[in-house]
Order: sequence, then structure tokens, then C-alpha cells
Amino acid sequence: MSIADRDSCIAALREAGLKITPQRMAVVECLIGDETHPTANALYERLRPRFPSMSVATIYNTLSALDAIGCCRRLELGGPSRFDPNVQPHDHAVCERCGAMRDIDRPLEPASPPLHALPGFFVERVERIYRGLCATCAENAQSA
Amino acid sequence: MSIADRDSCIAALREAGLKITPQRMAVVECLIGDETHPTANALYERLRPRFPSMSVATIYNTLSALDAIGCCRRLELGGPSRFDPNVQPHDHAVCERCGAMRDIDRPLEPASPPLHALPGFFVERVERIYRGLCATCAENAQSA
DNA sequence: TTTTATGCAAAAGGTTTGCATCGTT
DNA sequence: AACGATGCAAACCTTTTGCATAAAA
Repeated sequence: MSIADRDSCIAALREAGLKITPQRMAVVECLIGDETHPTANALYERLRPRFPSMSVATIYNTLSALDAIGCCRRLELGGPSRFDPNVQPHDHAVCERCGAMRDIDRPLEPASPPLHALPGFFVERVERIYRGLCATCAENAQSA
Repeated sequence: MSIADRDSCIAALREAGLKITPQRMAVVECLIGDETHPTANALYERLRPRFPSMSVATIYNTLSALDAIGCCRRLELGGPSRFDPNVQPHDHAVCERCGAMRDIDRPLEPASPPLHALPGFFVERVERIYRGLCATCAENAQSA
């Protein structure tokens, strides 16, 4: 599974001994293929029409479970956590103005400084965030 | 000011038209030269003995002001914000287990992918976080 | 039938805000 | 004297937790 698809997520949930409930399936379906890196609340709002009785806690529970079994990645960049269905190592661009996030493919080449070059620290992974302005906000900034 | 010192921070506050109060001086003095990237609450606890009447809100106000005038940098990596007196561009190593943070000097060269290589996004700065285990936690993990 | 999830509400941080008072300038 | 900062408390948001009910296996 490179970018997870619905079915492999469901399978992974099942393998982990977690139950497949309508709410969970809905969360998975909402998240898979969503490139906006939604917050729990965004998903909540999106699902509310279909599941008026669903609670935010359920969204968080589901997302935490998905993160734990490797079906999504929780991103904590300040403000509410955002959830990324793309579990491959990659970087992110974040707009300082509107908060929009975009995946950035890693350069083929090594994650720069040789990881073992940090004496006394054992690097497990590197996170890179490009902060700046998205195209839309950059335009608006000029006219403002 | 490379790594800010007490006096240049005070000067910067004054220049920005902000008042120099004993509480603010204390926060500055506590933060300058602190390599632990303390949270607002850590500073609060540390200052409480000397300023029993000081409130957390004042710490936040002061830190926000310092950040705004470029005397420190607010880091949001999940959990409470942490504040870094080192305002030069550099990276961070964060221990997944104990949360300890360390500054990492940037490799002399290119923050890897050429910044202008992100079509439709205007990069202002790059943030890099090395997540892993500090020496102490790595040892404990073995014995655990 | 057993186990686990749901919904709800409440709690637990972290951070911001409003307002009267106090201290710097 | 004027203005901005402080302290305090309350509000706000995000996230977690406890518990009774409900649903999946």
C-alpha cells in the first residue's frame, strides 16, 4: 500500500482486531484520497450530515487507531492535529496565511545531513516543513 | 545578535515601544541561554519562587511579544509550544520518549530541494525536525 | 454471547481574552 | 499623566476519558 486505499485500511483494521463499524468506514472513506490534510473537526463536519449522531470523540478514536496501525499519519504542526492519508515519507508545505497544506515529494537524494551524524541522538525519521504562502494567498497579499 | 543576549532583547523590546517590567526582564533572563526550549509553563514554574504573584498569562504575553520582535522563536511541534532563544535558522532533534529538544546546526549547504522548485508555493523558511531517541532514552529503551 | 465501539458529557491541558488595577515611561 | 502591562478569572479549543448503551464479531 503506497497511498492507502479504502480496502487495505479496512483490512488493516480487521487484522489489528478492531471492529469495522459504519462510522469507522465513513472516516476511512472520507480521509482516503483527501489531499487537504483535514483536522478531526473538518471530518466531523463533513460526516455530520450522514451521521448526525456521531461524536467528535469517535472521530478522534478512529483517527488515532488508523494512525496506530499505520493507515494514516497524525501531523502536529501547531493548532489542531491534521491527518494525512499518505503514509509514505514525504514533506509538507504549509501556508502561513490560510493554513492550506500540500504534500511535497522528497528529493530522490538522502534526507540531507547523514542521520548518523548526530552524535548522541538516534534519528528515526525526519520531518520537513516548508512554511510560506500558497499561490492564492500570495496573490491576495500583493493586492492587500 | 546571533544568539540573542539579555541586553539586545531589552533593547529590542524598548525599540518596539514595549515597556520593560521586572517580569519581562525575568522572562528574558530565564530564556536567554536556555538550551532546553522550555514551555511557557516551565518558565512559569521556574519564576514562581521569585515572582509568586506572576500569572501564566503574563509569561505567554511576554513570550509572544519576544517572538513578534524576533527575540525568540515559538516552536509548535505538538503539545505545548516551546520557545527557542536561538533565532538563527537551525534544526531540531526531538526525543520521542522524553520530549527533550536539541538544536542541530544546518549542513552548510542547501536546505535540499531548491526552494523555488515548489511550483505555486512561495517558501519563506524550512523547518526540519529529527525525531528519534536521545542518548539517555535509547539506553533505557534497551534495558526495558 | 462476547467484545469492542459509540455517544454523551465532563475533564484535562494549553492558550487567549476582558477588565480593573498597577507600574513604567 | 498617559499608556501599556499585570493579575486574575473566565472563556475557548483541542483532545482525552469514563461510563452506560448499542452494535459487530
